[in-house]
Amino acid sequence: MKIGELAQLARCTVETVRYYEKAGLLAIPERNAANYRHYGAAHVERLRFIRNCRALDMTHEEIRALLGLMDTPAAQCGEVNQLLDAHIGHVDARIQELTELRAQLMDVRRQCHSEQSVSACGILQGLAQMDAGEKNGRHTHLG
Amino acid sequence: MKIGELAQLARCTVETVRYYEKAGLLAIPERNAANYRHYGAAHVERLRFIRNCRALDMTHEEIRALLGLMDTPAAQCGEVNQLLDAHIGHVDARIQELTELRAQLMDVRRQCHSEQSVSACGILQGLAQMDAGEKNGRHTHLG
DNA sequence: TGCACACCCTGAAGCGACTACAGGGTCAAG
DNA sequence: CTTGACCCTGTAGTCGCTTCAGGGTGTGCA
Repeated sequence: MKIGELAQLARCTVETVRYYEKAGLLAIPERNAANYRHYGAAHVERLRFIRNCRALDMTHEEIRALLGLMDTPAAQCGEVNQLLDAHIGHVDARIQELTELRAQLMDVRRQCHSEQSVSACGILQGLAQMDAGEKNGRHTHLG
Repeated sequence: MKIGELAQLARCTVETVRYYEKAGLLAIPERNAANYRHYGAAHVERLRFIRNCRALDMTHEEIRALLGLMDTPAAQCGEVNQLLDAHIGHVDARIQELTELRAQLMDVRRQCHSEQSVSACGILQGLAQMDAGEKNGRHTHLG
């Protein structure tokens, strides 16, 4: 099949497919006489795998590692488990971070009691004066 | 004060300070004879405001809007409230998204019961076969 | 047969929010 | 004078796409 059909089957764009090929996530396919890419079932499966991992907010590095393990079927699956557990940890950390962030936002939001002038509004003052605390770098790649 | 001191007071890097100046978030400061930037208390307060907003995952656009309102103190604070509420909505949406994503990850994780070969491991099969569902675009700028 | 449209191709640039690099200048202390 | 810390500008890179520019291919219809 051609790239448009592959992209449709995996619910992404042809640009993304070409990008993954360039990024080394997807194998370089055969070409026809017109230089059009030609894909088979293996590509569909691999692309779906990649898209699913992306939907789960895994980085290309994480996906690359999983693909590597997938290509050594006789290996033990301990590493697969580790990778997944690590990623779940990242997600947990980001949820925690956002939850705390939300609490701070609600604090600030509560400083405005009624429609008034900006100069009297507690929100901007709150944003100017709050202590965001030490943000010791990101604990997860997730935004 | 010089840029290093300002950056320290606002807990960011000098590169970030220069970046904000170039991005128009921070006013262009005076310079001394050596072309070093010279900052005062107003810059400290503004940079702290910006950093706090960033800590709350607001975009530069959102921050720009708030700064605009801050610079019109006689205006009504309704817009400030709207901006904050909208942003809280973004955070909520992202928390929701990550929570769902986490549930999917746990589903997949549960498909591995014991150390075995990769080919028998349910995780990779789960990742290949799962239905991530339609991801109809991002509902929030937060990652 | 020619045209229009859908799809294909490559390479480069852009997005947002920084961050790092390259190469050079200034200042203060020893 | 030397050294190290800090300052400067401009450029490029990070991540994961997405868009743009410019050109080729295939098919259906008038």
